[in-house]
Amino acid sequence: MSGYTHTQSLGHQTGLASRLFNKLLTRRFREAGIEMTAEQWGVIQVLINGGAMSQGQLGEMLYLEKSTISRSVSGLEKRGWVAWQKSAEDARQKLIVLTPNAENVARQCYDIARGVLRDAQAGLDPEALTLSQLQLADVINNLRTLNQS
Amino acid sequence: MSGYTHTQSLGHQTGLASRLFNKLLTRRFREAGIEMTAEQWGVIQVLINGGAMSQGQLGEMLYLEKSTISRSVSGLEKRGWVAWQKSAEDARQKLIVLTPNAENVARQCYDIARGVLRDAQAGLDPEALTLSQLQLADVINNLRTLNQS
DNA sequence: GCCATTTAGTTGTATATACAACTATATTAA
DNA sequence: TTAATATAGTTGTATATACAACTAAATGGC
Repeated sequence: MSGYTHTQSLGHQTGLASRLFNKLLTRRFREAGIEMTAEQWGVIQVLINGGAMSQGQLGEMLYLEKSTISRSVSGLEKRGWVAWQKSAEDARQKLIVLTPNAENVARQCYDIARGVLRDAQAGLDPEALTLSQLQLADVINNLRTLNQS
Repeated sequence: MSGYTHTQSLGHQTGLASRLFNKLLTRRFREAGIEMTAEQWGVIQVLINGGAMSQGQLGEMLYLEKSTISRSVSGLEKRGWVAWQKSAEDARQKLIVLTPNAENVARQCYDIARGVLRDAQAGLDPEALTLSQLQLADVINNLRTLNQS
């Protein structure tokens, strides 16, 4: 029954790191007077970089189920950060657009997020870190394939 | 507004990897006829390695809130994998013990979990991977400290 | 042009998670 | 010894997530 312990497993490590990242980011947003979760920031970031898009596209970018996106977008709309826009070509699609309010606050969020990343990586060798992220990207690729088949 | 994109951010990478790990593991459990989630397996593993312990200790090991542990343990109890045992020294504590049923199924789970890890890491250089996990451990350490202060 | 199939999104249900407020027990201080 | 405080766990509430079943709209075969 030995060979690895749960604390050494990559599955456990990524889960823990993810929770800690999200917790810290959400807290720093709150401290800055921004009531936004780390996950919501993820959605907003995709919209900033990719422009208005449908919920389906959003799901592809974030690799999240359509039902998850549906509820997430509802929450963002309720908070006034996104709005729905009818699609001209396809009446089923809902285009998600950022509100001016979100675009304003995003500048602050961006800085806070960069700060969290900086602090999380403090004291680490940048080269080793880059290599690690490449490894992680490979693992993600493997897992994506495995989850599909 | 550039410098990183969300897909390159370690926060996003760890979150995605974690979800993919859990999804695959849960699916393989299900395919083996074991109705157990990846997170439940995490709890059971801690109990296998550390023996019976209180919910508080369980939370420390997994770095989870006591309320999260409370509900998680309830679910495990409902499925017949753990039982509560009164603590002799402290009437507030609930000692969590694995059932024989859980101990039996754990052997299978262990193999399945190792398989997921193996498949996820397929094609990667073991040395680079080890280095990556050390980096990740450092990041986790940083984040733990930051989340406490 | 109609019917079958596919696609976009929603809703029901379940687990995982955090935070805050609560209860019950233990510990500490006066 | 009692009153104040700390600790262990539960419950309420909210978000995040997945899967399955559903609705509505588009597309394709005939």
